[in-house]
Amino acid sequence: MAKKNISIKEIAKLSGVSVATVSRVINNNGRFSEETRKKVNAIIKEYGYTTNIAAKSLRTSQSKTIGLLVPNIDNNWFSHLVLEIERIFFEQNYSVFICNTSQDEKKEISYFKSLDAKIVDGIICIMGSEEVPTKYLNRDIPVVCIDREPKEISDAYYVESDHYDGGYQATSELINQGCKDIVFLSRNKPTSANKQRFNGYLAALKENHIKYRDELNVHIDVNLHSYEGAKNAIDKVIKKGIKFDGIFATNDWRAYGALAALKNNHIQVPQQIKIIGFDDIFISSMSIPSLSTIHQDTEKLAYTACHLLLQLIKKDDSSEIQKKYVLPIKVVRRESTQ
Amino acid sequence: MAKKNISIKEIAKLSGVSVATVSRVINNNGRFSEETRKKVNAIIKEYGYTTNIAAKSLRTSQSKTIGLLVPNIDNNWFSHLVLEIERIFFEQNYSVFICNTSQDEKKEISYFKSLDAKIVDGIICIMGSEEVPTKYLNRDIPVVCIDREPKEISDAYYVESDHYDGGYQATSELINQGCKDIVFLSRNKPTSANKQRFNGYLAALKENHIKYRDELNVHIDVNLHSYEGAKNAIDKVIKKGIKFDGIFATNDWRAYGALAALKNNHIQVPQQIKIIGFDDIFISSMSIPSLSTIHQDTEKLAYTACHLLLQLIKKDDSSEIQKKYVLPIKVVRRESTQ
DNA sequence: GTGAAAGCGCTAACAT
DNA sequence: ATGTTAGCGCTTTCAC
Repeated sequence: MAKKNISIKEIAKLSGVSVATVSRVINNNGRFSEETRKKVNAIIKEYGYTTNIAAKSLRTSQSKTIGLLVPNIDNNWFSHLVLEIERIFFEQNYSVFICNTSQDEKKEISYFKSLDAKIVDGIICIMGSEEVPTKYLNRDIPVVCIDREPKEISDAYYVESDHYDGGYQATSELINQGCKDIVFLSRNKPTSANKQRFNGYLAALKENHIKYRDELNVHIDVNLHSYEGAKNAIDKVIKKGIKFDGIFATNDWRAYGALAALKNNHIQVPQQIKIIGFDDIFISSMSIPSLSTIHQDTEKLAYTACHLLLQLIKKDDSSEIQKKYVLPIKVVRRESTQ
Repeated sequence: MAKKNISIKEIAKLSGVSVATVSRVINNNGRFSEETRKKVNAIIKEYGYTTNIAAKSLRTSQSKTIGLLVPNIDNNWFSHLVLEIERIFFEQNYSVFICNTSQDEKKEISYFKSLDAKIVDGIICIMGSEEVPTKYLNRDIPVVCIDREPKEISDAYYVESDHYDGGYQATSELINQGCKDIVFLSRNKPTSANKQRFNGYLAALKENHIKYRDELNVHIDVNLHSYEGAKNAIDKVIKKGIKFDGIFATNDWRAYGALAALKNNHIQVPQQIKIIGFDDIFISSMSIPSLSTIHQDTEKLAYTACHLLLQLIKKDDSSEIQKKYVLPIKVVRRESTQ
């Protein structure tokens, strides 16, 4: 029963060549005859040999593995991104350590150390704390951030959607549809992305000579799920009697939470109040009413981040490498703002 | 700039002891003085030493890493399970390779090989093909399946919810609320879990002397998202003029898709048609109407699987180990079946 | 085109 | 309580 993985040494013995030659054949490094290749490959196949990656990593200081830090995989937007990233690296023969940080800085640091110890070739991190804990890295490996601008620009590269423009476009859409009193609905601990969306919101108001009102800046308890938190928050606003005719929610789940609160209070969308979300999750096109939103190009975000990291890993400076990539967003107009 | 990870050897030199002693201190293996401990730890801290896991794995044939195969992380039920599993192993100082198989048998095999080569200490797999490809494993490591009964019982241990009872209870709930013509809504490529749910459905019908009708067994195209597929499928059933008064959907998203189709056709839930889902995803308690469903105890599922695997890894046979664990489900009655 | 041998960083058996 | 040393499986330099 006890299986034993066969080693290069044994392959060498069985095929009557040296370990060096076997290694060359496996890695296709040249300097072996066609005959040897056939012989060695036959034995490898026969015994189902697979190379011991621990040994290889130890020797080469490379693991063909990358680390991926994500705040919460139990969130459709993140999981979709993770899926894409995993797919891209799988194609390139890389494995991915997916690390769920739960927005916990301690866990983030712990993972950075652990990934470093595991000899990952690079790290991608999505959101989380502003400070990228690169100081816990003992090796010189590249780090690419998605959707978070690192405090120390020297620490990492990053790619993000144009959140400022997203906020601006979303607000403009509501204004163009006749809204004047627009709620900005976000969580109480703003991420850098949310700050930029807020700035976009302000810019759109200003451009249309609408005065900003603090009571319309509605915060959601960060400990609740977006949907539930938004539902509670908007319900409270209604009960307070604050007048508004539009809602810009900083993600689609928050928009749905708001929708639920309005429904419960017998307020009609979009007739009385218009809503726009952010992210364009799958359900947004199919719900009743369908939800207007800002579409982030997840695939492109993932693609850009992955290939940037791969370039950095391979120290490929043939093409120019930027420190920062900002990807365009687009407005998706649906029933909720018509 | 080029960082260099410090090794045990250098720690030894710096603290004036041998590498063996340093290793003992690090792993707390005894046979060193308090004085040495302090000295060594001081140096370790000063230089931010972390142990090279590749080397350690090579030496010990253990990696403190486990592999997790999941069909599709972009699905709330799976991502929730993954989150739990990751959390539990993190607490135990294990890392988790999360591998997204996309229901692709080739990818599954590829991951099995790769995990084996990476010296993972064990594997958890969720659903996927019936055949667990243990033959691609060159080392003797434990495999625990969640929600999938492996064909070869010898291949792996498994834990699952009581899907038969789930199907039975869901159908019974609809019957008790007065339904007679109950649609069974599932995807066209049934998983072993869905087969069992279907058997439960049949049993409940039989017990209540309701004849099974094939036209009420509605299949969803597996390539579509549950929500969209269900919406299309139920819309088609309505257009065909098939009479029904209840729907048992094999997951909550399918229930919501059905709900949307009914809404579009101006059919009221639960007044005209009652619906029950499966999984109890977060939105089900908050939607309008809230959704009756079968609750699977995800936390317990994760806990059971993880601790089973950990037991197997540690070859801990102090407590009895079963090959199979079946966890109870429970009915959650909400508005959609009232 | 092939082989011998060193060494990556670590643990553990054995010696003291 | 501490040190010496072999060796895990692999790559790579150097010699032929």
